[in-house]
Amino acid sequence: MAARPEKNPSSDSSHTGRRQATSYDVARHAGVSQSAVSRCFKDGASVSKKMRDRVMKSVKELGYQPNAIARGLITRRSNMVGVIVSNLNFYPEVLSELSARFTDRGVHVLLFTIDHESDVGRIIDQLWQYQVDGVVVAAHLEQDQVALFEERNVPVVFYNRSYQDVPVSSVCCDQVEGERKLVNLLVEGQHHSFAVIGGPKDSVVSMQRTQGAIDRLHSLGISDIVQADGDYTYQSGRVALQEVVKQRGTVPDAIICANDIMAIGCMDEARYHLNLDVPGDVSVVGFDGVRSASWSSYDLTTIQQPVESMAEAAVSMLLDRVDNEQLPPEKRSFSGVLRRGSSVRE
Amino acid sequence: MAARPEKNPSSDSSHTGRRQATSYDVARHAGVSQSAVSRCFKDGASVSKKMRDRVMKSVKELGYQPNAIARGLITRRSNMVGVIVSNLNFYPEVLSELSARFTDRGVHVLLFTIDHESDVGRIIDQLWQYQVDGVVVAAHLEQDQVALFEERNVPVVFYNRSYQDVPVSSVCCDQVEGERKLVNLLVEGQHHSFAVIGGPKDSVVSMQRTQGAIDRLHSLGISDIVQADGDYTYQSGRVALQEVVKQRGTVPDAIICANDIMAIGCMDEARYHLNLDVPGDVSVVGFDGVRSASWSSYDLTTIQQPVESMAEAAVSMLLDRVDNEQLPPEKRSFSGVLRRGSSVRE
DNA sequence: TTGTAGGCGTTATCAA
DNA sequence: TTGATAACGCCTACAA
Repeated sequence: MAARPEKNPSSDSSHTGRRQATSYDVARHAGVSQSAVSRCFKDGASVSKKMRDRVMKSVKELGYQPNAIARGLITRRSNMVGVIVSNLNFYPEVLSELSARFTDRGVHVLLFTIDHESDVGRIIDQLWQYQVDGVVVAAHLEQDQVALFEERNVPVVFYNRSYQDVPVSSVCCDQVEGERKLVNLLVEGQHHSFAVIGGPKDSVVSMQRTQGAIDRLHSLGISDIVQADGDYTYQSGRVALQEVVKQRGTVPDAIICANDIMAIGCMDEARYHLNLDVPGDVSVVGFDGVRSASWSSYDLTTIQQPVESMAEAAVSMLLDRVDNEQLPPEKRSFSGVLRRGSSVRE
Repeated sequence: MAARPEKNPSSDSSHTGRRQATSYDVARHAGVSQSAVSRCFKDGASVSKKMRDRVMKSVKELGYQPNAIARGLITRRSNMVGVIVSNLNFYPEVLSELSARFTDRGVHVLLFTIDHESDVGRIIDQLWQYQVDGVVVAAHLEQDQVALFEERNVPVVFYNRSYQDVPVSSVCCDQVEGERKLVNLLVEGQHHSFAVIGGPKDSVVSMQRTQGAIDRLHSLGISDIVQADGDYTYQSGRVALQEVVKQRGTVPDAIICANDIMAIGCMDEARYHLNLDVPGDVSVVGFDGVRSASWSSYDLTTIQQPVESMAEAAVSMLLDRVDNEQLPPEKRSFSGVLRRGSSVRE
């Protein structure tokens, strides 16, 4: 507790620096009313030049800055949005992009990271308490949790998670189309036997990717497919490849991984443990287009997600809905770009 | 604007769901005073079991949650801390760790990412406005910017940035000691000619690392050293190696990089462009211990920063200073762990 | 143990 | 254009 026995409007004008200057301090210092000070910080307010100059002079001298918390209390706008990220490690770029774009628009990001998809409930409670204006979610939520946003009337945009039958806004990369491109490339390259390595069981994105690949393979008349699952990590990619080899006895022509990191794990496992040549003996493709996928050691063929476009879409969709609560939910889907590396035999 | 013509305490008790329930709503619903409701949410307050049960029943029914913003206004504790990260891409783990630990303690993270180290000034202004209780900075600040925290009386802890002569709290990895370990290992392994590749010019950490390495080399009587600089990126590591080769005409025995990502770039450049064997023709070491450094393709010898310990230290140091403003600045330094990979000839 | 009343720093309303 | 004054939702003496 800072010792501050005096009541607010009675403290001396010397502004000890201990406490932040308030609009009252400025008003007294400038010899005007407090509301005049307030108006000077609202653009579009009617205030004479003379008044403004006078106030701003005091503002400078006292180092005054409006208290955004107090402002939010009455305007019912905190200018903060929540960003929920499930596993930071996989997608730093996304967070970086979102943060930068929100900041550009004067909106601040309250960050929530979750390791265990379970404790989402607690997080959501906290969001209400902090009166965020909206939320971007890049994590899996149960349907009833999604409903909470609707109930509370808090705009929400899902990033790379789509809820098929729930009317909620989202921005996604077209996973199915991406897998089609990859499969097409592989089949044109005379690959005949396939392994598909999925991500975590509860990941809808992973499911869409693996199913997209399998569907496309089937539609091209290919049925020599084995499946294994990882959890999006490097290590799990390696293990999954072992699993594949155990299942089918031999190595398939091509391995389709639900993300780049597992694909990288597969390449390393193939090369350094199974002594195989990539792409000579086996081709590998991933999904995402992360930085390391383009490193020379891997030069992975993958689908590059248009992160900038997606982040921009998420931010503008959310803020539009903050400004206008009537806007209906909208789903936007972006095409990924096929990046042809040397991890596929052509 | 939601149509809400009535004054606060007069609205009907049906709680339309449009607006969040306030403590007044709960009080009216439970037939008690507003302060009674407030007390039920302050642990250690004197409130009878009967009262608590009664209030909590209404709380449940109305879905009430205290407004943290309003609370912060009067307690002068926002329970938010600012986290300033210079370049997210390089250290997602750190942010993840910090976020998780703050959340565990009921503190929320207001995230600020900066691409251009320049616009730090604006960021800092925003911090004041949002009344953060403290700040963790993992970015470079000018000395006068550091002083602002002192002025405003906002506790701050620097993460992996140390200011030699400024009395400010920080938690660091011991860069110099780490480089000593690396150099010792290399010299014991009969390496005689060296290249040192630094990071961005304005990075104090990079400077400490490169200078630490060079000092140790000198003290071991080695003077065959060339220097080049990158910017911590993969590509810059590759370019820097080219630069080194151009400078000295041949490839040195060992390359010491200021971080892992540049080291990885060097390895790829050496192997796939210069057709050299690593570690046969040239050894490479990095610093940080990022995930990709341990991938089989690289298996980089490096110094692993104890991220968990450092994050924990930063969080507890900061919150201690939030609770007790009198605590003097403190600098904590952690030793990194030598991770011996196969990127060094032994 | 409970209720009353004042204040946190701001914006919004309405006279002057 | 300006200045009182009343919210915003909560916490906290202080009195009952």
